[in-house]
Amino acid sequence: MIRLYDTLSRSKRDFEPLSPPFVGVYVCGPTVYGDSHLGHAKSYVSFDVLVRFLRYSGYRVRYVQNITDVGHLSDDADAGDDKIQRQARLERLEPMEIAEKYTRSYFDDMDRLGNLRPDISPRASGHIPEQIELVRTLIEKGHAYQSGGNVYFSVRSFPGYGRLSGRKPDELRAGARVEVQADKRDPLDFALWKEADGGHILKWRSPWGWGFPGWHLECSAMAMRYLGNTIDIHGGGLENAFPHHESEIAQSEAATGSTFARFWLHNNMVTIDGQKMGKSLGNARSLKEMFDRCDPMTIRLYILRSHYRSPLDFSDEGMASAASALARIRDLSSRLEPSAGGSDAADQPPFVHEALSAFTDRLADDLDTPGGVAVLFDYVRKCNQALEAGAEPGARSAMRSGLDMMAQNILGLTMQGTGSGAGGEETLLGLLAESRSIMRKARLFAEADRMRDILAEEGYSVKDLPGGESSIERISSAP
RNA sequence: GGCGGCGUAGCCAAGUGGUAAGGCAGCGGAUUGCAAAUCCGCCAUUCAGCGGUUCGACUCCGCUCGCCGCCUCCA
Repeated sequence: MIRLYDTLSRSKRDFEPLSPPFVGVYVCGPTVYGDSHLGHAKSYVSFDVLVRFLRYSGYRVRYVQNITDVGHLSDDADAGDDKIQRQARLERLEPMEIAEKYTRSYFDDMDRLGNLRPDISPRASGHIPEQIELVRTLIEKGHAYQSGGNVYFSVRSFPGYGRLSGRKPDELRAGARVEVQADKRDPLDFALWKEADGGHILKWRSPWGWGFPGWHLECSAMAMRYLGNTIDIHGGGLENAFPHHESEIAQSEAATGSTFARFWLHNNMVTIDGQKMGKSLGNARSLKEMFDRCDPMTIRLYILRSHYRSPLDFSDEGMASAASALARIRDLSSRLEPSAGGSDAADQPPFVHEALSAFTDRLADDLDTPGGVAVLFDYVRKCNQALEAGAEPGARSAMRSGLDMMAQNILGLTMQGTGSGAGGEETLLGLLAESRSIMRKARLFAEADRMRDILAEEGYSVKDLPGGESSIERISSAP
């Protein structure tokens, strides 16, 4: 039984889908106006492991993650520039070029982190009719009102508002900003549809004139379009619990009368050297920047070593530690490599099954990846022990599949390094390894060690294997 | 001010009523031409502090101190 912490009920609950074996997962995706950063990595790696684990557990998951390409305003929730449009002005491109450019950039980064692509990546701009329809329904049911070219959701008409984030409308009102859109009946009300003023390029025709959808609206419309009125799991970053998710619940449930999401999962935030990471603080590190200096899988393991609901602090020391840990897993993987023989259940050492079972127990407890990683390292030690003791091919093969299941299939850690990108590099490394081997056999140790030192400086690790052969691997991409 | 979270060894991090997982770093040993990798051993009488409940608490309750997030856009 999988247990997940649900923000709405503030407790871990047994997970049971509405219609087994199908599971609908909706995760708030990026607003595509810039390169992805570490915060995106933490969030989407976590939810990727959730989806992988659900599938491993036998569920048929439909994973929907939106791409916000319109409607996300830069200042107040209901005022200011559209983020895409602002970036378009800066880069002197069409807004849709910006959206396309950063959507591709996002997918590229997530691919390198080993995240599976969502099954559906719906664009807000591609679902305007659904959003308009939702607004009409809300107006009909008396939960929304038109004010000039704008349409607002009437927060007071939905009694449950504030439950998710633990806020009370009356207290919110006291702390509300001074400058409130003048045409709102209540300062708490949020925009469903905004009138497009003069400079607005991204706009559509609607019953209320030319305009564009409010930010919260897209998620409700697209989630319900692809997953039905009630979705099993809704995920997102903690900072979106209020007001984004709160508003999603209000507008969806007011429209359908059904529970919108049965489980709300929130991912905690990223800090850098103990400081909040934020675009406004200027310390947001883009993933592309980091990938220049480290293997994306190091970042993935770093993220997985802490729990998704805990804040995660990034530091150089932590990165070094994660890199060493990753190397330990990969070293085992390459030791296991030659044993691609057929596996026989009888040959399977008992610890393989034990580890797998302990591993899935940890993951089933609210996605305890740090616990799972601990089990994995226990397993790595046991495999190495067995290897030292001279494991039979059948046992090696069983160990290999255990490692693949935990590290690759569920945690999504790929075993091959990023190194061998350049075309002829592998051939050259093979040649060098052979040279070192010949030198050592001729007892030309000084020459052989000089080669090893130089290669080490260039970021390669040299290992001498039993039998006199050597192997050379790239450790870091740019020393 | 309101809401929420966290404080476990040098660093990272599980455990959440029965007597402290795992990783990194470090130290000693085996192995090696020397290394690397690997294996073995060592590395928190103690879980921010103080009270309370209990046969027993890191785990439950209360208080104190410290750190962080959200409450305006951000994953």
